[in-house]
Amino acid sequence: MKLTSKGRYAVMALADLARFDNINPVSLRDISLRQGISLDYLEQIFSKLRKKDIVQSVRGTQGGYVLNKKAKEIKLTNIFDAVDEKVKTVQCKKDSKKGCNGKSTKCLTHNLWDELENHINNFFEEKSLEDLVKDNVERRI
Amino acid sequence: MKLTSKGRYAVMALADLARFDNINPVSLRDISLRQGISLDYLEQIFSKLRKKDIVQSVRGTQGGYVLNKKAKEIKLTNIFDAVDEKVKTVQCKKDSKKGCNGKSTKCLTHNLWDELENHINNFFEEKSLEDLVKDNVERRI
DNA sequence: AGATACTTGACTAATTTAGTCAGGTTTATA
DNA sequence: TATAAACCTGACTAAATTAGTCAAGTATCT
Repeated sequence: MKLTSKGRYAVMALADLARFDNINPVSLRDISLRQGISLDYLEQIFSKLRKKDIVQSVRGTQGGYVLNKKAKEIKLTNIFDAVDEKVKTVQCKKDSKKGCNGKSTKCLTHNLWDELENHINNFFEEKSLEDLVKDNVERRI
Repeated sequence: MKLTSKGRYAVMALADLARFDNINPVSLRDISLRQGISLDYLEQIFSKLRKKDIVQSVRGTQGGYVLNKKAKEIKLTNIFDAVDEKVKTVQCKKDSKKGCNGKSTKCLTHNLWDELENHINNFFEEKSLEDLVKDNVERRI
């Protein structure tokens, strides 16, 4: 069970953005350099973040990206959702007649996986970008 | 972020084993049929489980596998550990001089991933095979 | 005008997963 | 003691996913 780079990068980039976001937009180039993420890959990620209204883009020289909401209001769930990072614990197919379909015929462990999924998602729903930035300021890193 | 089949199957198979484990060993063939997991794959999995003393094998006709501990004492952590299902949230390499090494130079989000990893592992450490079987008996599935 | 920066979509190499396959060995029982 | 059931092992592979790269734009500030 592992987190993919896309989700991890999205959070890293946004944490970076939240930290350096004052009045001026932050360019992907800067984030790329600071976080060591390929610029091309960042562009893919930010395109998705923009479509979900998590960030706003500013074009032209001195352009870049700005958070579209307060850091407090951006939860990890929102970020992962935007870049299609999903928590998947079951394979059981709905509407399958035989085997586990999650309804009438549940596999022995179905409830377990559901619980696990909820457990993880709860974590994502509670954590906000603000928590991340705060955490770092406190530690003075 | 998803759970791999190997880990899922290991838990499914052991839950099945715990349920049908009375005096007689349970054959992989039976588990294979009941759980819809390929016999060959099950053999790989049980070989690992045996090496970690989670199950014991009984050879010969009417042979099979038996739990080596009480269901209560077998936690999900033990199972996942046996089949190399690991929770990986970071990529940060120890001893890397530049970038995040988890010590002196921590990436902005390092603590977050550590927390996430702990959060998930806690779940695995708390759940035992017994919980699974109980859960199913109660629901009469 | 020109530089900077965003935007989009197609493509691909590497890795991982989820098995299969083949060829054993061991042991209870008839 | 023959035989079948069951375990045991290691090598191999096809498919899927990931983690990007690459190319060719478009928009806008100065």
